[in-house]
Amino acid sequence: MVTMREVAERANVSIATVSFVINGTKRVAPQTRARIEAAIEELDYRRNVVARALASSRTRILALLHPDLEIRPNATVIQFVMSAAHGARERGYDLVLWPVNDDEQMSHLLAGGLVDGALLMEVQIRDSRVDRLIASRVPFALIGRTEDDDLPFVDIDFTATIDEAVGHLRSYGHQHIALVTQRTKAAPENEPGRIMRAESAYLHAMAALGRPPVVVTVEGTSAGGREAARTLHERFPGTTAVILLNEGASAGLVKGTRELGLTVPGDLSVISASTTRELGEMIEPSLTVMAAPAPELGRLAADALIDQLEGVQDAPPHILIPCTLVPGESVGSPRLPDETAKRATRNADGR
Amino acid sequence: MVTMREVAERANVSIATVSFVINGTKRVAPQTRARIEAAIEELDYRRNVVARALASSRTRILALLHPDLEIRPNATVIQFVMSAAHGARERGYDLVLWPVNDDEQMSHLLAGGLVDGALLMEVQIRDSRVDRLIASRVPFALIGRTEDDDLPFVDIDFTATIDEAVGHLRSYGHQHIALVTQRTKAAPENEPGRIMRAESAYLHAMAALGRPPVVVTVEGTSAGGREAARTLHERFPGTTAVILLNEGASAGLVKGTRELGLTVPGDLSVISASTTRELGEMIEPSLTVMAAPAPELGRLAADALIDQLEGVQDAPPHILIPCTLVPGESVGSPRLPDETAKRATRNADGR
DNA sequence: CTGAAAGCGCTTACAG
DNA sequence: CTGAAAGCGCTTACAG
Repeated sequence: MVTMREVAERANVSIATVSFVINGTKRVAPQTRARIEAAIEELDYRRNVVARALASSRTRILALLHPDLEIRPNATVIQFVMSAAHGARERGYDLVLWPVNDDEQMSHLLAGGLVDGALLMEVQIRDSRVDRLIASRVPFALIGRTEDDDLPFVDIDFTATIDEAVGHLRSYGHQHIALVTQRTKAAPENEPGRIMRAESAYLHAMAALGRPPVVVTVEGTSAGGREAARTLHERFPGTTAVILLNEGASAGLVKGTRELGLTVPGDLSVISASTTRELGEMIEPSLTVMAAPAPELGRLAADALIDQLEGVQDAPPHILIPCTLVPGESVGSPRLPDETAKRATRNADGR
Repeated sequence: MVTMREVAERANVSIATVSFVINGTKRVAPQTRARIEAAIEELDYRRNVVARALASSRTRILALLHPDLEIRPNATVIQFVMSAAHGARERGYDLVLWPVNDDEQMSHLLAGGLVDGALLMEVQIRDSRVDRLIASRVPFALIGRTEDDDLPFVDIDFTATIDEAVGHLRSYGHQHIALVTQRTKAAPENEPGRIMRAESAYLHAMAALGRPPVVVTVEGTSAGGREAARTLHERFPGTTAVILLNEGASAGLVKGTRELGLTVPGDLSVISASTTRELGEMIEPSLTVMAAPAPELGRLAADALIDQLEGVQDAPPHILIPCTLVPGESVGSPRLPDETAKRATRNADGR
């Protein structure tokens, strides 16, 4: 391995001068600089990242902390991870993936001095990991928000997203709109913030509409989606449209609805919020989705953290971006009441 | 930040002895050890990972090198990434995600001394990144294989997987089985090895069956899947079953087939090989899949690399695991020829 | 504009 | 069983 000392010897300068050239930290005479650059070139020298980190007490490594994704990876999350990694690299940082589930383990990792900053995913309304992060004094940015809106975060604007979804359905004439959310194993106050925020936006919208809200909570799986379809059909038969905040249950909801002998969007219009365009295309009929701004948010999260590390920033960043409506074939006008009745009669006739 | 020196002072020993206790590298008298452990506890000391790395010239960081996944993440890949990260952590290593596309950039990263070893994904039959890796002298393991089977690798056993898929279809009576693969922008010799290997296994199987092979190559998207459906219908109308080696096109193939007025599995049986169970459940009808052993392989890849780093191993690991058949509803018996004819007549009648 | 030297916080032969 | 000391390869005041 070529060291800075060897470069210095070949260029007849001190290692300090070599360091100044490499980092651009000090003015160096043109001829000297040229000699050094030549030596670097000839020896194919690369600076040792670890030594630099120790000497400068900055590692240029960022940690991406996330709960265990091994079981049910979802497309939105991976888009986020990848774009954050890209964003970091472009600014000269590397992103380490740290799957941590318990706080204890997290504190150990942060205390090791390996990372300059951390990005936290799947933030809960009350999140003990955030307390650990603050205690560790490692700079961080959240993907999502806790109760405390003052911490640096980037997040999906769920209020605007749900409002747009409701507006889209209303423009087709829907009044009876249900919300399907995702069940988590966490206590209510430890739920991901997105569920709470989306639900409250939905409740507001229904209040404005003067209709009773219908919220169904199921697992984020195909089976969960089917369960939601049955629940809606049996317990809330007047429902004409559904907004999903449950990526994993989207396909199951459509399948389940059709298994009940109903059609999408004939009997039930469906919008899946905070997911990917690709998911919409995979399903039959193509799902109308609100595409999550995961690629943008990943980059912005990396930028927000790095700005903080480099002191480029004044106030803690609070970035909100809504999802984008991508129309598919799963939204249509609701049946008129008499039409529904006629259809029911036909069904009763055995056809 | 608490340093080892402070621990040593508090315990009245040298920093060397503290180091021995922390790393278990040398025998230390019980009382001395107890004093040191107490001091560590009281001061809440954590060893500085960067200093350790510089002194020991080992960073315990592993790089996961992958091409740009930002655009089209797929479920199998993310399962792999996550399980590799977990496997590494359990053995005291951290996995860094490095999205690199050009070789030049990769060489720079490897030369920095930040990583002890590398895992390379999406390996091509001839892969210049592998040459770079060898030149950099950084230990590595491949996910996939090049032409050269002697390098350390873990991979899906595509031969066994395709054989099992063909066998499954034959047990239903299928003889006219097509293969749908994925188009890449790479030159043929730079294609991912999986395509070549799956294709050759398929060709062997068809030769054994005494049937002409039909291979259709499309993009790994919904649109690609539709294109495959049309191509099969127009150019190879005798086809009764398809094996997909194209995760992203699976849903589109089924949708496209139904748009042509055909049914799955009535007119066409479908198996999607090397994907996830979840994908199968999302589609209607549920797809019969060959589930990729991504979680196992991720762990095994991490283990193989770490064994190498720690000298635990004799020969370079060559690990092959086949996919697992997960029956869905997309495979059935082919229509008998006369049945097909009758149906065609019915269709011609306008019904 | 350039250099000598201290220091980052550890590990690891080497001595005793 | 324990310690003094060199060294890992850089960065960074401090002098000149």
